Amino acid sequence: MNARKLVSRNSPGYTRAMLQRRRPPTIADVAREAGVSLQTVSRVVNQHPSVAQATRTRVNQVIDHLGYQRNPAARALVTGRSQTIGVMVSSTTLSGPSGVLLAIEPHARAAHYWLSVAGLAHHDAELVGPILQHFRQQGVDGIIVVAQTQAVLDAVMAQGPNLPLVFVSSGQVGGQFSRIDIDQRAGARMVMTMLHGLGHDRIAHIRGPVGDLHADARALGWAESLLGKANQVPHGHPLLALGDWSAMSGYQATLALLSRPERPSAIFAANDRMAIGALRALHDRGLSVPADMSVIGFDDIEGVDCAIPPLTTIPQDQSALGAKAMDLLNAAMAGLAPVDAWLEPNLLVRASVGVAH
Amino acid sequence: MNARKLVSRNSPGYTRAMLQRRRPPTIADVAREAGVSLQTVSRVVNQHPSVAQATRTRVNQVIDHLGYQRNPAARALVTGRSQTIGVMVSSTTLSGPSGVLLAIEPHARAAHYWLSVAGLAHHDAELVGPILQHFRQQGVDGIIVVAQTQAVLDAVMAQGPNLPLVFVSSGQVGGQFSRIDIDQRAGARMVMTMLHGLGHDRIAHIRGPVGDLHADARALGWAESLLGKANQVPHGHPLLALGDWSAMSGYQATLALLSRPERPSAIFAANDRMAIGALRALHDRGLSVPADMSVIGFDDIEGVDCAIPPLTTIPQDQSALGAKAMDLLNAAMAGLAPVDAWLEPNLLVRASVGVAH
DNA sequence: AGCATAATTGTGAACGCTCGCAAGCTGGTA
DNA sequence: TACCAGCTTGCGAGCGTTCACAATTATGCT
Repeated sequence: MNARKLVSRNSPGYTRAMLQRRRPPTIADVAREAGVSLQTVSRVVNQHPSVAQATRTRVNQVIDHLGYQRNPAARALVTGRSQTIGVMVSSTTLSGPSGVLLAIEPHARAAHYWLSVAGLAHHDAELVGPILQHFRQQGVDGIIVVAQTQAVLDAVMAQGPNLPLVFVSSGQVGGQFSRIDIDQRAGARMVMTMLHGLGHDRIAHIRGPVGDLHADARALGWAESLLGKANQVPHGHPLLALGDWSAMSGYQATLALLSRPERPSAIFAANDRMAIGALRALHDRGLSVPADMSVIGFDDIEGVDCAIPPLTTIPQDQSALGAKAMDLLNAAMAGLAPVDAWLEPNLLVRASVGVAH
Repeated sequence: MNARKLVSRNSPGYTRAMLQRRRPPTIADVAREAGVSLQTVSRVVNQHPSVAQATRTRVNQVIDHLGYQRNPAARALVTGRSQTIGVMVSSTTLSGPSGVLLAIEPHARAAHYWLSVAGLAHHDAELVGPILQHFRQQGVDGIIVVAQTQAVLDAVMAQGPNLPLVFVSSGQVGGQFSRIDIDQRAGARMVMTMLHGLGHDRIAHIRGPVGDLHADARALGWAESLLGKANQVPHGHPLLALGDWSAMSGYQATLALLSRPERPSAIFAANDRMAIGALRALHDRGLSVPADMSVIGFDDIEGVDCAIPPLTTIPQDQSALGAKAMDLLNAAMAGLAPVDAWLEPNLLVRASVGVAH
């Protein structure tokens, strides 16, 4: 009992399928060829247990023979699930957030989800609304938000998407959402601990933009190691300089630090690009690294293993982060309770650090 | 005449919709509320011209009031089009291909397409099949392939996806596909022209991996400028060294070049990372840049503006590339003839080059 | 006024799949 | 032999939308 016969029984004598436009085979074609009902084919395709082994085998053969592929639109229409997850990445830079995207993709595909990405170019909180709308329209089954600012987080939560959602972020999220990130603050403390161990006591920090969650966390790690307990970053501290993540800003910040009365013995830049700028500034001022000054970065971006000198830094294991984010989303989609977790960073020591002089 | 009433007329007395699970409003809800037929609502939603202005306004009001959003699955089922485009990026590195992805996204979203991404982590030709399959299953309307090797291109073409497809690549594609990329060979020639102008005649090249299309094109640009007309890269040339894109390989290659009898006066590395390695090797050997040796890179990755010294390079305008790729895909989906085009690169001169000594 | 034409609206079927339920078949037990 | 349980299979409806076509209403012209 083929769909086309059903059609021709009721309609004026032709169907769209009879015109030359050849549609791909459907479940009905498989059913007819295998001599079973639509429902049975559906069960085979969906791995439903109650199908006899012989039937299953025969249907699978027909499926292979016809090259049948199930139609996700039809499936989504009836189940209400799209097998798609939306990833919202707000980034002006390549290195960080988009690295997470690369890491999420293989895991999503392995779990038979399609990945829909949006919002890579900016990190305005204003774009959050349209992007969530975009995902909602698309009918995604879950969302991963990679956010660098609390404003973006808040905007997402304010929209209250009634969907499983995981944040990859260092910000504050309500108890109803999962959150995961590499522990930036712990990483900063590791840097400080190592420098202390080498005898450094005047450790300057070039922080990233205020309001950037990673910049804030790294600065806080620096502050609490430097000052004992600290709950916030001391603005205007003589060993603190402000950068904007760019190498040029690290260069400027370093020059500024060098001109202050108490010259630091080590410079901890909040990212590698600024650390590169620091290296150049020190070079321009005739200071040798690490003999005169130790320099440390953060992120381990491409090429810093060949900086002059090679840069000590904290690599970000984006791959682990992506895998974990996908895990958490799977859990959320299965209705499990939200999780709030940190991944531990590691320190990668290269030639740019030495004992305090 | 509401869908739910239709249901209860035929079925045993309850429907899924009557259970608490509240489904979002459908076109039928809008039609009933506005007192028009389903078809009229559909026309309004699809901007079909033949709807009276008054009707259109009223329907739109109801749509706003109910918060109606059209169901992409139902739409895709009947039209056979998913409003999704697949982007396949084969990359082991962040800088290049994924930059294109960032650039494509806003344009795709502006054109009301969803972006499905796949295959970021590797560039094996073996992954091409599964990924195209993935896209085909999903029913994408078009595909953008960002490919670094001819093998990937060939694998894609061999699969012959009967879909609009655009390559972002420097490889050879059949006349039936659109292709676009930044002209790497022209960029290399620009580098060489500038160096010649500065009096350099012994210009070494550290090339990227053989088989990588960008590496090949850049090496070819170098070769044809150095040797007059050249149709292929001269293997084993005394001024040629091989790298693998990594900074470390640039370092090694530079040491090798320095140990050869005819010392170059300038080093043109096929990417910035290898150029950074070259800078460090020269530094380690006590050679000054640009006084003793000029160094040039390619790509303008983050931070090289603060290399020691700042690196002359060829920026890659990924944003323009992404926009153009989306244009070409739109054209392909509209059934227009394929286009094969190059974008012109520019040279960004910084302190790492000087006159020949 | 009367008719042809255009503009607007409605009808029924179809897209390919999964859901709830019911019916058929097998084998074992009373 | 008769009956029940469990495994397998099939039936009919419905998911929300657009398509082709038909029907209606408004418009222009003689």
